[in-house]
Amino acid sequence: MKGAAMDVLIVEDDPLHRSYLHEQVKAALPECSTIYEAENGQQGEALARTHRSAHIVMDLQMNARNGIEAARTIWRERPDTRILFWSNYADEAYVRGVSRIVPNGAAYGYVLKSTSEERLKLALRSIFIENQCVIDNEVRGMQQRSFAQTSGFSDSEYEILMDIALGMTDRAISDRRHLSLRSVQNRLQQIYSKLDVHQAADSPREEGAFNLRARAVTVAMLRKLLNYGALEKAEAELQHWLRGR
Amino acid sequence: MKGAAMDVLIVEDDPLHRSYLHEQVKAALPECSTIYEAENGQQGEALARTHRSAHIVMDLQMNARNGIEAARTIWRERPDTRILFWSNYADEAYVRGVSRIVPNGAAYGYVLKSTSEERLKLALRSIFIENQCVIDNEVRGMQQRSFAQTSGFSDSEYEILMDIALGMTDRAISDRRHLSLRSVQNRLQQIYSKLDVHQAADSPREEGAFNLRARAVTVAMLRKLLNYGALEKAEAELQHWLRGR
DNA sequence: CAAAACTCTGCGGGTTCCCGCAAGCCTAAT
DNA sequence: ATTAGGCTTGCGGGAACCCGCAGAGTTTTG
Repeated sequence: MKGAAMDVLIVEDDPLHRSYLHEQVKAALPECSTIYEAENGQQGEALARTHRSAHIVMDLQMNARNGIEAARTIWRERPDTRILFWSNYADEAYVRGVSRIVPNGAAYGYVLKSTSEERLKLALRSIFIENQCVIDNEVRGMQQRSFAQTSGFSDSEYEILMDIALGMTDRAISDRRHLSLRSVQNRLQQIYSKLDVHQAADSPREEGAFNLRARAVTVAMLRKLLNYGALEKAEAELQHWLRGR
Repeated sequence: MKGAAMDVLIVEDDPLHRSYLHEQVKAALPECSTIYEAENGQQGEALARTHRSAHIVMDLQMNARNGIEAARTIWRERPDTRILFWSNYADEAYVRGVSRIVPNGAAYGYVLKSTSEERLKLALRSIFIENQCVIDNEVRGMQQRSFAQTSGFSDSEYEILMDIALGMTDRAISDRRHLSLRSVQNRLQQIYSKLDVHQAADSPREEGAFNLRARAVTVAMLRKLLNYGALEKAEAELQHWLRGR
C-alpha cells in the first residue's frame, strides 16, 4: 500500500484552479505517479472508468455535469473510490447532496476553495493515504445545523420543498409522493414554520403581503438550502416522472 | 492622454483569478504604472474612491458586495469611469443588471472568464486606451435575445417577475407598483405566456400539474433570467420598501 | 399493557389565484 | 377624423391554496 503506485484524477472546469490543484497534488503526494485531468463531470466519469481511478479531486458546480452527479455514478461502480470535493461554497444544498450519495464507509472530503494550501495538502494526504474523512470546519458547521432539529429539514420535507420550488400543485405532489392532499398541506405548514414565513404580521401591519408557497422557495434559496444545481437536478427528475404516467 | 500615467484597479475575490488578471493587465498595458487590488465590492468602492481610479476590472458575483452594486456606486460618483466586467457566466440576470446601470456614453466591457488571453488583452486595450465598448459574443447574443420581442421581457414585466419571485401577493404588488389588482394579474398572464408555462396540457394529460406563479419563478431561474444575486438584491429592496409604510 | 406522541387523512370555510369578458383611455397608423 | 391596437381597470366565477378541527392509525415510552 505504501510503495504502490498511485494516480490521481482532477475534475475541475476552471483552468486556473485545475493547474493550481495539479501543483498542490504534486507537492503533497510525491508517491503519486500520474495525474489525469478532466474539465467537467462527463469527462471525469469517463476518465475514472478507463483509468480505474481510486483517488479523485472533484469540483462541484461544473457545466456539463456537476460534481455530485458524477460522483454518484463513479461511486456506484466503485464504492471504495476516495473523493475529495473541492468547492467554492458550503451551501446546504451541496452539503446535503454530497452526504446523500456517499456510500457506507467510503472515505471522502469536503474542503472549500478558500482554505489555505496547508489544509488542502493535509486533506489530500488524509484522504488518499490515511483513508479518513476530512470535512472543513465551515462545512461541518453546516452539517450540524442542517441535521439538528433546529430549523432542520427531514428528508420528506426537503422533498416537498423541492416540489413546490418546481411549481407543482398540491394535488400533483400528493400524486407523486403517494400522500393525501391534506398530508401534503401539513408538510407545507411545517416547512413554512421552519422557514419562518408567516402571512400574519411579524412586523406591524405587514398584512398578507406574502404568498407563502412562493415565499418559502425564495427564503430557502437565500438561506442556501436550495441552489441552482439542486433545482436543475430536481427538474430533470420531475420531467422523468412526468413521462411515466 | 497617451503619455499620461494610468493605474488600474482589479476587483476580484478569487486569489488565483486575481493574480492572473494582474499578469494580464501588466502584459497588455505597459503604460499602466500601478495596479491596485480589491477582493470584494466594498473594498473596490473604497479603493476607487481614494485612488480616483478611472480604469477598473471587476468580477460580478463576490461575497461582500457584488460587482453590479459596486459599479453602480462608482459610476454614480464618476460616470466616466471605464469598467471591464469579467464574469464566469452570461446569465441574463447579469447582462440585464449591467446594462441597467451603465451611464450614458460610458465605456465598458463584458467578457467571460473563459475567453482566450488574446481577447482579454484586446478588451483591456480597447476599453482603457481606445475608450470603446467591448462585449463578448456570447453576451451580445444574450442581449439580442433579451431585448428582442421574442421571449423578451419589458422592464415592468421583469419588475413583477421579481416580485412574485420574492413571494409577494398580487395585492402587495399592486400596492408597491401602484397598479390595480387586475393589471398585476394581466402582467402575470403575459409573463406566464412568455415563459411558456401553462396549466393545461402541452403534453397529453399533464393536467393542472403546475402552480403557475411558482413555476414561472423556477423556469426563469433555469433560463438564467433570475439568479441568486438578482434575488438577493431584490430582497434587500423589498425589505427597504416594507419599512417605509 | 396503557398512555402519550406523532403521523396520516377527511371536512369545511375563508382567502387568494387564474382568467374570460368588457368597457374606457391612449398612441399610432390609414 | 376614423380605425386599429395596446394598456389599464372592474366584475365575476371556478379552482387552488392556507389552515383549524377532529378522528383514525402507528410508534414510542413508562
